[in-house]
Amino acid sequence: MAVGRLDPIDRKILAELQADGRMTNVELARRVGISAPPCLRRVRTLEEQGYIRGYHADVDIRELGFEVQVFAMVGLQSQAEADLSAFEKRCRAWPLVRECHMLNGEVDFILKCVAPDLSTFQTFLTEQLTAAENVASVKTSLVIRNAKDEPGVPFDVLEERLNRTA
Amino acid sequence: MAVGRLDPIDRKILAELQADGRMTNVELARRVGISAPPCLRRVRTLEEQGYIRGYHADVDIRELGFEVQVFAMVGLQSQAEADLSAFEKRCRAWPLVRECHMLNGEVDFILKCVAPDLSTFQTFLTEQLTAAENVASVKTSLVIRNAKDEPGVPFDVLEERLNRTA
DNA sequence: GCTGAAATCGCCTAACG
DNA sequence: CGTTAGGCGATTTCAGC
Repeated sequence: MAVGRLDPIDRKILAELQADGRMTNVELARRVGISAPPCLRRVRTLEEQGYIRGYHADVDIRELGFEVQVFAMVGLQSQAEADLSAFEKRCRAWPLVRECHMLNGEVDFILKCVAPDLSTFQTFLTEQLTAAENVASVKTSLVIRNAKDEPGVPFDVLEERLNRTA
Repeated sequence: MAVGRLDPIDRKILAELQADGRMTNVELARRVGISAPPCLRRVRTLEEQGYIRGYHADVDIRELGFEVQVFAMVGLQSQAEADLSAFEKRCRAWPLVRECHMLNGEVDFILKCVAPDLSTFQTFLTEQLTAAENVASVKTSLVIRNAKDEPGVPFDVLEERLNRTA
């Protein structure tokens, strides 16, 4: 697997930047135990090779007025690849849809949506999502509260696994 | 709503840092149209007031060897608050569970899980999740592919909304 | 209150060993 | 990978609106 190309210092860099993406390079270098220049070179390489896709501020969506979060399970009439792709393309264009994952099993897609209020979401649901071409069924569930919301991967699981293999 | 306390420059700062959390303060100041010192003060205030909860590198979880993503729908036997909280606490302790959201409707929680491979996930599912106290039912769906995975909020929707209200 | 200008300090990031 | 070193950014101080 691709993680095999990374040495322990690379993995530590990824773990540190996942936890604090705005850390200075000097502080990052100190934490991973090397000097700043090679640390910066490693970060650039990790970015270029796609291990790091970007850096994002984690904003409080409720504080910003998006009170409503909804998971929508979507079933399509046709599962031909062209039709699946067409639906995915629509999802990418809808700003209220933040995530769109294709699933196995009875439902074809799960969507995570946000909206300022219920009526905004209902309008989107009835006029856009349910009305979209090829959409057969939509079941929605409101999020009552978020108990956990961690981005990325559990690096401790990764290290544990690598130790066992080695 | 709390977003009302923010002026257009604050909202621009949030939008820019959501898009690129590692941007230098000088570049950020240039983009929002003010000089660096007040820009930095605004960022610090946004952090202190909780509008910004942190900064995270967006790592490629498949490249890091987590080939399996699963959504798990969990139903509990008891929905008393103490029992809901106990389950949430368990989820926070499981590293393979990255998100845990309480829902309305027939299912009580939706969990987003990651794992290096199917057998690791199956072991977690049978020995940990399904076996946990108060868990009545678990339905899982494998993620085939990710069509969209954007963090945070759509700031264009927010601005549009504020323009209508104003 | 806010901003912006100047100055200091520290970091970034080449080039080289 | 480390060290050196020059330039740039971060951050404080202070003055002005």
